[in-house]
Amino acid sequence: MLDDRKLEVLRAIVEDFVSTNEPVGSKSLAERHGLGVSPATVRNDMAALEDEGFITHPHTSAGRIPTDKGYRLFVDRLSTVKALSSAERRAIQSFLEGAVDLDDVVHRSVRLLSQLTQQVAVVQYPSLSRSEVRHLEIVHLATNRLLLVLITDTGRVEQRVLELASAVSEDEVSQLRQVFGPRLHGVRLIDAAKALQDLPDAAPHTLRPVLTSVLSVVLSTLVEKPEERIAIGGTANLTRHALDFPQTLRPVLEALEEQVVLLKLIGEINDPTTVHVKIGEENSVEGLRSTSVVTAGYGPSEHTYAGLGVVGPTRMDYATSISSVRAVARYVGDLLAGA
Amino acid sequence: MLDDRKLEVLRAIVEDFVSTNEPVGSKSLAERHGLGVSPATVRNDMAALEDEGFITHPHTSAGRIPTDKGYRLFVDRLSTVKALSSAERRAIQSFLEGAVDLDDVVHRSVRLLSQLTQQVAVVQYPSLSRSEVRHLEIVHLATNRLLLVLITDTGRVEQRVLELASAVSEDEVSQLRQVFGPRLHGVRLIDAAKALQDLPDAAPHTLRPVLTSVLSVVLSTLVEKPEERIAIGGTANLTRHALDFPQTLRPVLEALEEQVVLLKLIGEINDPTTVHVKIGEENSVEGLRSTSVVTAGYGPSEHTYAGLGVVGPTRMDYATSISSVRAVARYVGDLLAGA
DNA sequence: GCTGGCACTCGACGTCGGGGAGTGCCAGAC
DNA sequence: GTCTGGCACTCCCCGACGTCGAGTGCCAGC
Repeated sequence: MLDDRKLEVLRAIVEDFVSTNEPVGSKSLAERHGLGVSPATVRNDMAALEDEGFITHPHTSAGRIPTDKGYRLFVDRLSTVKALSSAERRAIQSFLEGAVDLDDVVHRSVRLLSQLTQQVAVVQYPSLSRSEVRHLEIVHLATNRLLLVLITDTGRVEQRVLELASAVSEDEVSQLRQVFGPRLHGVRLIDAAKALQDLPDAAPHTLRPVLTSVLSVVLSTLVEKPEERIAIGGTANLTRHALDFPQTLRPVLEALEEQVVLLKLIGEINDPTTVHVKIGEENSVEGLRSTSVVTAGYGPSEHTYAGLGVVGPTRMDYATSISSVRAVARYVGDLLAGA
Repeated sequence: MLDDRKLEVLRAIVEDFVSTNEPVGSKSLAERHGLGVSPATVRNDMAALEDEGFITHPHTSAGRIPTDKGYRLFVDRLSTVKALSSAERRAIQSFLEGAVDLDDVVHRSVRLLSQLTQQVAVVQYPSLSRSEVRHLEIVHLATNRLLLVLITDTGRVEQRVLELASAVSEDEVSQLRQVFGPRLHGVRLIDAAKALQDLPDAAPHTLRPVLTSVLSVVLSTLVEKPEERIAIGGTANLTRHALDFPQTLRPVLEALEEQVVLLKLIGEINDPTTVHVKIGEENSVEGLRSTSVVTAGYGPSEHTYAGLGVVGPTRMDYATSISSVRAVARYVGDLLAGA
């Protein structure tokens, strides 16, 4: 049904259309790519490809453009993954290594990704629940006021102020530290509830009230409802492809401003070790039906920290996007794991 | 030269143009606003206003539109500041009060501002250097590795990992805490260098090496080169006014992605107690020459924490923008001061 | 100083027709 | 059976053209 030449024709159509943004006709296609057959033959192949739903044409006498299904086939079987040049690798590495803290790492990654791909870049902060506790600091702000500062191995810092019903002494606070510290150190937040469950019983009676307060804050705001954060950049790149979007890029920008939507987007990764591509209508997010999303998880393959990716028109350079996302994910993961 | 009626005509032109986005002609203007004079008279006034450079027309037989200079006059002398309804006030307050931490406050403010004004909102995090130290925590990560966590009164948390040349004991770390703690507590970061200058001499000899390392990190990365942060939102609103921008909104989006540019924008506030308006060409930032920027400082009037504002087309509803920026600045300032 | 009248300007919009890129199909060649 | 050249057809693009109308500038008169 789809012999090699037809696939080759599809690839040529995708490549030409991606680079020129114009429907591609049989003649120019036969000329530019050394297919060795006449335009008429190409036309026959095109008709077959159209029957199968891989390409379409805007109107009767226009050239062909790929459909979402066509891009899907291209990505799955036809696209050659472009290896990054060693110069690019070095650039990525040195650019990321200059970061001073987690915020900096994330922002640099966003910038890097958007520049490499010329698309909108999205980077999720390391997920709290999947991070390990490096330190829980309890600061005695005032007699009945504590500040909890949680620091994870990936560099995230979360803090909560806690008002107590009764006063607490400096001595009790340091007891608290000693009770929490050893139990939490190196524990992933997702497992924290288990690690802490016998705490109230094990602690001295006098400490009970304040301990349960602290415990409930830790569990409720840090473990159960961890605040997932996300950074985005390169939205100006959308204007570069303005003509690719139906009428305006409003719905796209709106979707990108919704943290929830972005998290959903990035959260839909099932196999964290590979790069995922969602094309056009495959996207579950309404406003992004005219875009493609390339995502990957970063961090150790057993338990990735979070995800990152790029968003652009379906007519994007998939090879570059995929390899850039993969490379940045790898470097960021290594960087944070080593920190 | 510019009598009352001419000013009234200018106001009418600005208001009509802002709401309809169409050049306004003498006839419709004379009708809609009860000026009590004929279109011909209005035309004469218009000609005068044009001579003075307050309005212009795109081509010979089109209506008039305000120039930057016209908007300036409008903002300075003709615009009536619209007081917010008490419902709006309550909405602002309750929306901001739900915030759990500083990040949340800032993000909610951005969202609020962009929704109130239908423009792009920009909110700077409380400036580090102008904040007071609430707590400096020194965490003993490993024998030769310390984590410094600085917490300010406005809720900002900064952290730095510090590799030491030699090992340091848990005991020495707690000595360090006792040396730094009292000297920094309540001190503004901008004054920190002075507060710490005699530290090396006052401390015990054994502590010297590690103390100077910690000191240099505190001074260099936290005091001298504080990382200013900024949040932005509502960029989708730009598409709402897409036709207001010369060709594309690319330069605008690009400018808004540059942290440095935004900081410059917000940093140009000289009198922190009032709302500032920069109109079109008045903007020092290249890409924002087609926009107006409304900014204000927030926090106590003696030493504001930072700035916030909105960016939109010069054809914006200045009354709403100004009152919204003012209101949000006030509430955010109060909220952080009370925290 | 205001007003009505009037000629003029010029963009917006719709129509029309030629040019051209591209298609589908068919008959013939390999 | 597959490829190819030829041919009629389709339909968008684009520039030319004409009409329409909102708006202007100017002037004479009140």
